Amino acid sequence: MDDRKFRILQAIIDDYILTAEPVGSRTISKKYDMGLSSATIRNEMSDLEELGYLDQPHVSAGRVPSAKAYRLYVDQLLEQGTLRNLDEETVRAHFTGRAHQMEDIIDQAAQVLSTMTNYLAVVLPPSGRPPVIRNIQLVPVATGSALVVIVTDTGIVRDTVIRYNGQLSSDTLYAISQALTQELSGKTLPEALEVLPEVSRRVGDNADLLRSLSGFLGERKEKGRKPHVAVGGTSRMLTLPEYSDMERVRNLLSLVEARDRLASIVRQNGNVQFTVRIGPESGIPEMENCSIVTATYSTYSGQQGTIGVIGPTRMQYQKVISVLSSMGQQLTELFGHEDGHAGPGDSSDERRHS
Amino acid sequence: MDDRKFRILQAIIDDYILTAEPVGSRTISKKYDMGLSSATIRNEMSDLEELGYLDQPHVSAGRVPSAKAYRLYVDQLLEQGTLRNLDEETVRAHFTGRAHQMEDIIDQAAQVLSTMTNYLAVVLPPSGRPPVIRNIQLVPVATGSALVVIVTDTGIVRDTVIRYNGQLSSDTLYAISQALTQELSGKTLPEALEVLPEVSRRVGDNADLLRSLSGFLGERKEKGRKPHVAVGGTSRMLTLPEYSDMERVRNLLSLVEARDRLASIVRQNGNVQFTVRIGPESGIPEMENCSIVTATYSTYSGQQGTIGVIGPTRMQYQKVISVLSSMGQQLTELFGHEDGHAGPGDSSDERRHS
DNA sequence: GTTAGCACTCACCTTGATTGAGTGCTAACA
DNA sequence: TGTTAGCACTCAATCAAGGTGAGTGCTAAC
Repeated sequence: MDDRKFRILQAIIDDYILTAEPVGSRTISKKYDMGLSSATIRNEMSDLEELGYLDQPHVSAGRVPSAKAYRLYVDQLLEQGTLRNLDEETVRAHFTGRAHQMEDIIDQAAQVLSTMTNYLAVVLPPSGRPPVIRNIQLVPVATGSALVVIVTDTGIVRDTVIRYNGQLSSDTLYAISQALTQELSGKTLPEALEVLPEVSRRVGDNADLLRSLSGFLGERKEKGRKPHVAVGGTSRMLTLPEYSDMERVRNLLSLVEARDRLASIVRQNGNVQFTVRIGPESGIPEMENCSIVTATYSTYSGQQGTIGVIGPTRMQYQKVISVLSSMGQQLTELFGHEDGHAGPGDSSDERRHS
Repeated sequence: MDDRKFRILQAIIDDYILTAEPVGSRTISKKYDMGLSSATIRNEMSDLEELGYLDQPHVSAGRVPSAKAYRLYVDQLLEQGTLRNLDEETVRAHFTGRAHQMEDIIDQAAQVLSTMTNYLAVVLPPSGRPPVIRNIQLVPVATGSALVVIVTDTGIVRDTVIRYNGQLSSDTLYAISQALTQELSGKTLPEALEVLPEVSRRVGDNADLLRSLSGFLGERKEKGRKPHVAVGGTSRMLTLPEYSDMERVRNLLSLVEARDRLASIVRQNGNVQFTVRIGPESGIPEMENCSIVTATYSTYSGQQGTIGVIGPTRMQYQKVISVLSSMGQQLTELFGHEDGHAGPGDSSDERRHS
């Protein structure tokens, strides 16, 4: 594959990304002046098709880039690596990150990603190693019930109201809290659950309360709260010509509705900084003519989150990669501080993600 | 309008709800045996059209019920009132309400509503009078930062990490918490904000911490966290023939994406138990050929939430009304206890809704 | 190796005829 | 007077036929 072929292929991909229509030889010869006649282009295109880079919907239509072609194209894009920070300022302008709740922040991130790329954006909250307990506090809510607040090292707070028989004063609850904190801090939630019976004996006669607590921890362990998955730009996708087909729209929509499935598709497993999965590369049947581009961000506590964009295979890879890169960087910055926020005097919390 | 006309109209509506196709006179005469020939039906239909109950897409098509017709139909349904509890058991079977978080519960409710009706379901969290503070607790998170937990009478918990200079022991924080609780309990958030400077003076030398707290309360007051709106069944809507038109799908989708707008559309203002808005009755341009049926549920603290179903004007009103009614009842039951949950030994909390 | 020219293919559009569901009207009937 | 059979009429939807044009592959000349 010589340089000229590559340039022609690139022109075809560019044009197809723009128009979503099969590209003819004459278009290339005229719009992208290569100093070659359409006949020559035609010969080259024929070769490219033989090499597997182009497909032909039917004999009298133009050519369409194959997944293999996009792969080449993207690899070449990533190699030169100049695009990384192209959209940094625009992202910074749109994404303020000024919100109290983790959920609001990732919602906003998804919003910005989708408006900037015009594709479907998905943002997963940070996750990673199991959080370690730092502090447990029981706050009286009403007679016979208390709020359990567990502060972990990742800044995550888990809380639930538990009920118990009898009446305990605020001070008693505080005393129990202190005892529990002393006994359980440094442990993960499953570990805490294990030693709880023993601790219970030592702490004393509030067996009932501790049973409730144990029940809560147990439930949490097995099915932690499902993490909030932020999605943006679903309606934007419908303006694309590839989604004039109802079947595909339905597919997309049900994927978006099944958040956990969506999350599992988007989530990155390795710890590479980027992933670009083109069409069938993802191995997901419904995603055959979609591409999935993901990047990661990380928090001060070493947890990792994923941001991703899903679009048609003919997506604007440069733009998407550049925007994702900038957004990843900014989220990492934002979560790089202990309280999870940039800006002095800012109050914050990060919670509700397991 | 005599009885026979009404029966014919009813048959037309029933058939149209089923098929979504204009109904002809022969269909009525054959399928719904009225003991009348198609010619007679035709005369009656002509009258019904003149009365404004039927529309004709074009001269050689059947008739389609108008909004006025549905209104009559629904009013008649509601009048007989027998349908209320038809689906109670089915709802109970699908909707367990076994979840810790308010958000999970309303998500599940939306899910059940949409699967049972096959339309778009929306569930709004309870809202109402401003919550009153019951307990404030500061939980140490790390050096120089603490988690503020505010328990209110509605069971709502608001929390955020605040930062302060210096170092405060767990016991000191507890002492401050107790003082704050004593001073501020019984007050609403804005009231608390007002008296905080004075309290601050009395409590002593932790001016910095209290300034942070004040800042937090102030921010909360002006822009409370936007409530979580649960939506289910978006993709289900696409199977309806009325959504083979892309324009409508796009409309629907962007509405679903704009949760706050969706909430304002669904939310009931009066305190009637039911609302059925048919087509243009809603006054919302995009909803011209949709109907919106809503019901309410309430919590032990007197707050009120809304559940709603959005479907085409030709929706299955009986089914929808019956399901909504049962669900409203069950949510009211579920939130009828102080801890917001049915079932003994269940732990729970309700939070994250302003 | 490149290009002009030409025959060929095939999706897409237009046109026109056909079909069939449905109506409105009229005249006959109970 | 209300009901019905019959008939002419309308009009969306379907289908086949023909035309159009974008695009290709091949060949021969440069």
